[in-house]
Amino acid sequence: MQSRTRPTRAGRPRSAAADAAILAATRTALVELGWSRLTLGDVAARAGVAKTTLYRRWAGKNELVVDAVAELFDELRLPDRGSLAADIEGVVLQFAAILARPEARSGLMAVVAESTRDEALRERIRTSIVDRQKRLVLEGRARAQSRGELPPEPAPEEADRTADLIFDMVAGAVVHRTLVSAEPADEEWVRSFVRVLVTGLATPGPSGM
Amino acid sequence: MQSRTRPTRAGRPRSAAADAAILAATRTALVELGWSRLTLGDVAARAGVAKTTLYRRWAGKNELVVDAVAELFDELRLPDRGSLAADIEGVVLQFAAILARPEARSGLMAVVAESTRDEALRERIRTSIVDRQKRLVLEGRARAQSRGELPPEPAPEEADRTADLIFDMVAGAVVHRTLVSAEPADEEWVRSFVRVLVTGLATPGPSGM
Amino acid sequence: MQSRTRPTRAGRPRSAAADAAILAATRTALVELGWSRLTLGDVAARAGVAKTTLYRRWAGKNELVVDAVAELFDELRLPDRGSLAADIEGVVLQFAAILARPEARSGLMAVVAESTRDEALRERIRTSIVDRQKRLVLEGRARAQSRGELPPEPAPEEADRTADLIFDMVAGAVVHRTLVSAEPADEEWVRSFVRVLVTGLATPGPSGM
Amino acid sequence: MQSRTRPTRAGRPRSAAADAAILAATRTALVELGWSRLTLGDVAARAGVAKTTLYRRWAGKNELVVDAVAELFDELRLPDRGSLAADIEGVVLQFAAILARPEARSGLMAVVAESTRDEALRERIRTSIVDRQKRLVLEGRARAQSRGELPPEPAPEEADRTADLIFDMVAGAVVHRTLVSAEPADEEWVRSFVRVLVTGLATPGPSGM
DNA sequence: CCGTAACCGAGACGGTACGTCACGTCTTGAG
DNA sequence: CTCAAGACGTGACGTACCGTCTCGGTTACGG
Repeated sequence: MQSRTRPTRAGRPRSAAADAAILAATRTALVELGWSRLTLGDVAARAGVAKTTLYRRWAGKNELVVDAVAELFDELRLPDRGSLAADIEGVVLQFAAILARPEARSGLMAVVAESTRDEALRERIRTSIVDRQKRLVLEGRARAQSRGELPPEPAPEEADRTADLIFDMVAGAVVHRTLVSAEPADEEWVRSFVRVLVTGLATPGPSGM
Repeated sequence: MQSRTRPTRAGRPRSAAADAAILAATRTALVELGWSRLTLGDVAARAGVAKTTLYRRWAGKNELVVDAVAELFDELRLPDRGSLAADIEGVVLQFAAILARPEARSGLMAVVAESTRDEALRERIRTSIVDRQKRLVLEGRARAQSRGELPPEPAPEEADRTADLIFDMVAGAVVHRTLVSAEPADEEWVRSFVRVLVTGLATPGPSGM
Repeated sequence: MQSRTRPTRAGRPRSAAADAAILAATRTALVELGWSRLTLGDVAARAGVAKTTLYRRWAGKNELVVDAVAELFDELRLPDRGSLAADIEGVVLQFAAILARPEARSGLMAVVAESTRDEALRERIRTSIVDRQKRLVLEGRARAQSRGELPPEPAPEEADRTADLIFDMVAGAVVHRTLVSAEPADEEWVRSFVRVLVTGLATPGPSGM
Repeated sequence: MQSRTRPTRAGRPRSAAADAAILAATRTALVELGWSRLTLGDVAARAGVAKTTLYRRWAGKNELVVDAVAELFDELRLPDRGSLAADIEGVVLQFAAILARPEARSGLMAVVAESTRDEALRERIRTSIVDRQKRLVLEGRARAQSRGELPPEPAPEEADRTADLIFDMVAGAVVHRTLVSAEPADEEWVRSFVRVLVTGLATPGPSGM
């Protein structure tokens, strides 16, 4: 007996190896060519696959690159370094390291740019990248609360809003520093950033404003 | 007497009106088509200009769109609302309003994406957009210092680093909220953002973490 | 006892119904789409058959269409109308009627065109179509000789050459009129044609040259 | 002042050399590949021309091949050999020689096949090939009449119909012999054919039926 | 009456060519 | 020397069929 959702569809099944080969080829091509010079024909050739096979699985360049890039962010982990500030520093450094890789730099902003005119793509980015990494904020907050560094949540919905805010502040700052200002998010910068994030602009510190 | 760089070159002079028409047509086309569907042939047609005229002035789509988008951010002003937090809120709301316009959304991220592989483009973005708006951070800090909300700078180079950090944090958060998370940066969100920015995560507040 | 070439092969025998369905579907598709838009995938779908089934039986589009078209010409009969001229008129009108059907028009010239570069296909056309219809010339000549309208053959090989010549003249004229000049081979035309064929150009007649 | 029909159209004019190169490349490709394997991309490459240039001038393969093949038939001439039969023999041998060339064999039947479903193509064939060669029939008839071999025309419209008939009979027989029966239209065959055409089936002769 | 070999449908596969689009350059005639 | 117009070579697009293959499953002989 077969599952209702996959009732042993007739015909030759899709090659599982092809998917992996295509996504890997996409990342390699992003490194070598960047977004705008990347062509699906070239990706197919690199993956040893026909162009039609690629189009059977993805609607176009945008969708393919979202999937290829999303995998890069799944390796992010929240280390336990003993304090909220140190934990954030740890994860931000990992994030910065990923954004230093050319396949992420080229691909990420491009699909975000495309998503401004494509609701389905926006949703795909949200599902595959954004929402998936929000776990890091939730984890970090829970850990800080258990340490007594942060108060418990006043209300569930408020907690969600705040988590989203923190995510936008952390991810936004790193992305902007790395891709728009085009300066490295190195250890020194990360330390300064986390100090401001945790204690605020108005709090005097070693390098406070 | 003529400048050495433009010694009254012989032949018909370039039309001054053409430049303005082309940039305006570029923004209109960005609104209607977005970055990826915008073509230089179409821009030329909208501007009532030949393609050759356009290529005589800009090297390509990237450069043209940087110029067309950069003008949008020149209207940003830092209002004097009586406190650091209120001043930031004011300018962030203006920034969010610009990022809500389709010509900015489509164009900005796209040229940033392209700039990851093009040093000259990166420099052009920095010059035309990033550095030009950092004035807002410097202005706001000076005003807050004169009010006594912030301490004076310890050292000039440190001051520069901090200004850059604040710029990345503010611009990054708004851009990420607007374009990546794809949620509106409305008054409520801006208020929450500025509270965290000014007082820090760890400081309890009406909706602190 | 079984033939050596088909020794009751083991396994499931081929479906006899499939062949008929495929040939019928081919003719239907020729009517609707013409030669160049006809695809084997479409024929298979119309016949309710898998593409592999079709390829098991025919090497390709050319062979399939030759078989589908050849059947159309098997309905030709030589009527006995009392004179050589009248007999020819009768069979030519039948031939013209077949060439007026779209499945014949589209298919016949196309396979002839293909056959100019494919010896096997040329042979298949000769066997399935050309040689099979030459019987009409032989029958007509024999009947005319028995009536005394034509002299008996001087020599067998000469007789063959002449039969071939007549076949090319009759079939060629009707095909050219119908498909190249693209004018109907109606009764009036057929009457004029047969008069010239039987009596020659130089013989004066009601509408002689 | 410019002609009304070609008022010195603005912009770069079309290359006259390209047309000739494309038609020549088409014939070469027909010889090497035949109709079905001929691709417009290949023709463009052979002609040293971009595919788009080709599509700017012809709607597709059919139109291109009609033009390429039509030129082949323009070299036909009606020799004056002293009698109607000899004149016809002369021109038929030339026609047979052209149909022996692979570029004519492959191309001619294919476009006729396509024309069965395309009125515009049918018209193009008629204009470029059929009507253009009917001149040979008119010329031959006039010459035979001036020699007294044929009577003068009874009526103009009747004369047209007869000329069409003769054209279909001559061209049809040669085409059918050459391409369908796939036998050479050599001198012996041509002599037999012209005898039957001029004197008719029923007239006894050295190899009459 | 059971195994097995060839059949069947479905559909994914690597290819090839399609006809279109935009690119950035070049070639006109006019100003 | 610039301008509008538009043809040019180039290269990628996304689609359509090709003919092959791989599945799970069926059918009828022959042991």
